[in-house]
Amino acid sequence: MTSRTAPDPARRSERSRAAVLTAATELVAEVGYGKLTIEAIAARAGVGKQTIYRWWPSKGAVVFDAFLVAGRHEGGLALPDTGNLATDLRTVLRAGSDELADPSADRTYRALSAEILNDPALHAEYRTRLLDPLLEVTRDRLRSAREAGQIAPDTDLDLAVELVYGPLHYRWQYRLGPLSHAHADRLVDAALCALNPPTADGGSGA
Amino acid sequence: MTSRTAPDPARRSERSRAAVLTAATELVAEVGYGKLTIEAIAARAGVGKQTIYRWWPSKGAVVFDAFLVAGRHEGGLALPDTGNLATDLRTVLRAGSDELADPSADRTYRALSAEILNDPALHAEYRTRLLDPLLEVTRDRLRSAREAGQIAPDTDLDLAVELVYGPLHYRWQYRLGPLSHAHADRLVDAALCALNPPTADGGSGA
DNA sequence: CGACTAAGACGAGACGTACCGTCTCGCGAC
DNA sequence: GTCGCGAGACGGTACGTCTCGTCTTAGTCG
Repeated sequence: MTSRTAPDPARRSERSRAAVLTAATELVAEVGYGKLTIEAIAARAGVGKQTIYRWWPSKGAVVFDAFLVAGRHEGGLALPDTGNLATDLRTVLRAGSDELADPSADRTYRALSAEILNDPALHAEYRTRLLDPLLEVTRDRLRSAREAGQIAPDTDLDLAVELVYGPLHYRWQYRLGPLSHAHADRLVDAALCALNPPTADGGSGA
Repeated sequence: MTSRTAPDPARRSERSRAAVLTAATELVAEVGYGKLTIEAIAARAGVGKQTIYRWWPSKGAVVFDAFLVAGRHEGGLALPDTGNLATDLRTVLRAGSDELADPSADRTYRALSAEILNDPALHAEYRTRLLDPLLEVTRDRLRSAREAGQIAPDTDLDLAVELVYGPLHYRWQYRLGPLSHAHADRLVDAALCALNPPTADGGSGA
């Protein structure tokens, strides 16, 4: 009795699934997440409401799935490794800034962030499918930099990822200022400065 | 025609205002923000629904007002200034960690954060009444530290506050780990390391 | 200075609307 | 034959607006 006569995924209609996610993507762009309703998604997709309730636990879950399908955010997730940590982190934070600076993506991220804040199940899904993989590859990259002596040998990688992503996320969430490449670069410089070994013999040229 | 025959604030009933905020505080603690309804607030407060709709634009605005009244978050906002920046920042981040670690406060913050993410008006009110004052006094403290030579003379104060608060906020929002005093201290150390002048003559003992 | 009057905020709740989540149908595919 | 499907009816809940009659207050006049 996991959840009231669980449906059989093998018999799930791929046609319906795709139609729902497409409709959700279109509608969230047209009316915004707040005014998005399950009934409107079902009507647009030409699907019974029960079909949505059968396969998704919440409106947030539908939109999150649609978000994953729309962009190819899942899967091929990897940080560049040119050997220069500063260069690689700049690449990542610049790309992140660009994505968050796009008004359409910005709205979607805010809606999903809001849901994730209050919905533990959605938070868990976000962690396992997006955030944790991102943090993992970031830690991997920092670990190789640590072994290369580019950052302090006793660096705490969990703390490091907070230092790298936290400030940008903070600036974005509260709209403290524009998200520019120049700003991203300065955040990287600051983070690396905090992670550098105190006796730096080879400084990363500014 | 600012907003359909604007009501006269001079004739506003203080009794009703207080009753609404009290009821909102109690109910958000009892049933949570998500299940909180305007009708329930009105009933608990012994107030007509119209009275709430007359003075507040949204459920989020009511809860935000109640939040401001409940705690004394407004007004006496100041950072300590012992002369030692590290000590003062540790005090602030430790206090922040403690507050966010409290389950009840945590729920309220998450609910308000979610609303602020999607409601521009509420975001503006949060900025002017809470966040901007906090960032302002933080910049003040950093400025005096800069003049005292404790951080680099060319420090960008806007960037600095992002470095100070961003990582903790990130860790909290995505539940990346427990919010302890030890963690707060390490964040302060990292931020100060990033802000220190490259040629430090007097290091702040770790 | 005190009483009258008009304005408007108040408590209460009815009202139509929207959407919720569940359910009940045949229908068709496996 | 089973079960997911489209369609939509259904009761429930909360929305935001509105309409009462009451009560408080500001402004005016005696």
